[in-house]
Amino acid sequence: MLSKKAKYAIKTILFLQDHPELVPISAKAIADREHIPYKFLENILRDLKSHQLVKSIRGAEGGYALAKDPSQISIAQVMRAMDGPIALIPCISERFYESCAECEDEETCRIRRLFSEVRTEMVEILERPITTLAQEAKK
Amino acid sequence: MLSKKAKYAIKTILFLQDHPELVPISAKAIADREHIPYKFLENILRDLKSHQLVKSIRGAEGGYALAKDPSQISIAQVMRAMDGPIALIPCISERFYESCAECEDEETCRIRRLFSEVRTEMVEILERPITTLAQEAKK
DNA sequence: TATAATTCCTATCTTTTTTATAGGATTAAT
DNA sequence: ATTAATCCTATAAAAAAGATAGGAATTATA
Ligand code: FES
Ligand code: FES
Repeated sequence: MLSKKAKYAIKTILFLQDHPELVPISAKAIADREHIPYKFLENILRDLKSHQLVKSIRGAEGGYALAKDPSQISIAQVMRAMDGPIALIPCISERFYESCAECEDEETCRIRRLFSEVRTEMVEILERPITTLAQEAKK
Repeated sequence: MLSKKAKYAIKTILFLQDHPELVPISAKAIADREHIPYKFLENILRDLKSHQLVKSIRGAEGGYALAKDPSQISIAQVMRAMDGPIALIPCISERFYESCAECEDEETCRIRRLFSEVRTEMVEILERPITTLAQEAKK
């Protein structure tokens, strides 16, 4: 299951997408509107920033904005930044690969291919730009 | 990510599938061969049994065997028995539905449909009978 | 230039989940 | 009887998730 952190992060990204104003949005404003614990959100925003998903403006009247065009941002990117791999087992992850401690050999592993297929399908959907979500929701 | 418990459970199920002998297989034998902590495996087997995935024979020379034909068992069933929902968010789970505390309204939720689609694809693959895994592995 | 609003940083705490173990009661084959 | 096993309840240990605390640094603006 998605962590709360990831879900908060997604809501934050979508909130910023909805407010492409000239002025940046403060963490406080996001926390209030999306009901996210303020200090927790600060941590999330720092992670989002370090992953180049949001940018920040410091000081009074400062805040956050998307770091790139929404057409270049996907839910998968946010999930990876917060929770790590999309894949359900580490040995098939593209970006977070680790060998499976429990399995003797990847080549002969009985479940590896199955989970690889699962990952491929998940990524295909989750990599869609967030700009496609509005349409999705209206279907 | 898949929990160790679920992974151990899958290995157990596949091990039992490979040993359709007349005699049941003891937890000790499985633990030794699959390198699963014995007492942890006992718990797992109890869960697998309560979900009708394995059956047991008590007493000396007792042990475990699959509760049904392998063609009727899927990785999805094992995952659900161990870790709960396949879905990444609770509001789209068929068997473990819960409303999302963080979302105001399911109908207007921007990510619900996307994750629903993800779930559908995951389930389609993970529901395949374990008898198809051997072929998978040889591809 | 003082103030207020804000990001930034490090650290800690609390709760929940995961992983694993302990000890013994019960069952059944030999 | 003995032994090898399942079965059951409980607990412990470790890790992860979720949340909070306190304050330093930055910047607009009054
Ligand atoms: S699941 Fe990764 S090698 Fe088997
Ligand atoms: S994700 Fe479940 S209602 Fe929004």
